[in-house]
Amino acid sequence: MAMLAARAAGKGNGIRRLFSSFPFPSSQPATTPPPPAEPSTNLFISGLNKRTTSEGLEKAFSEFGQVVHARVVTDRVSGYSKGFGFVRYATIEEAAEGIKGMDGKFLEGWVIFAEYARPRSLPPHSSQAKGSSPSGFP
DNA sequence: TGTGAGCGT
Repeated sequence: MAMLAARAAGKGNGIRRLFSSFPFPSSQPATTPPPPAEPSTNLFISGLNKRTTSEGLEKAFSEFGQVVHARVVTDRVSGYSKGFGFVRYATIEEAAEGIKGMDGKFLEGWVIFAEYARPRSLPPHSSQAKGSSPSGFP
């Protein structure tokens, strides 16, 4: 339980920024922009308990809005949870309430972090919905 | 055992 304090102090993606000010010559041109992700109805939930399931996610986040879909990412071959998941609300307002209501809170005994999910893939400039799957997953 | 800092089948 001592790790919970370190997690709470880090607060998501703030830990890796501690190394961005390292006194190095002029190697890294200050790359790695810190995009907090643009607001959307899709949320990225991290810090989940390995035993937390998709319905557990949906049940917890449904208290702050209408959850359209919730999923805990699991390994395809092992079936074990990867410790994070995604929750999609009906509206962006509900997504914001979900973040404010669940970010840094406990779920299944673990402190979780809720933030806006990044787009899964960049818009490929133009897409021909034809032939093979546009999702890239057969 | 899936104790990790993670953006998906």
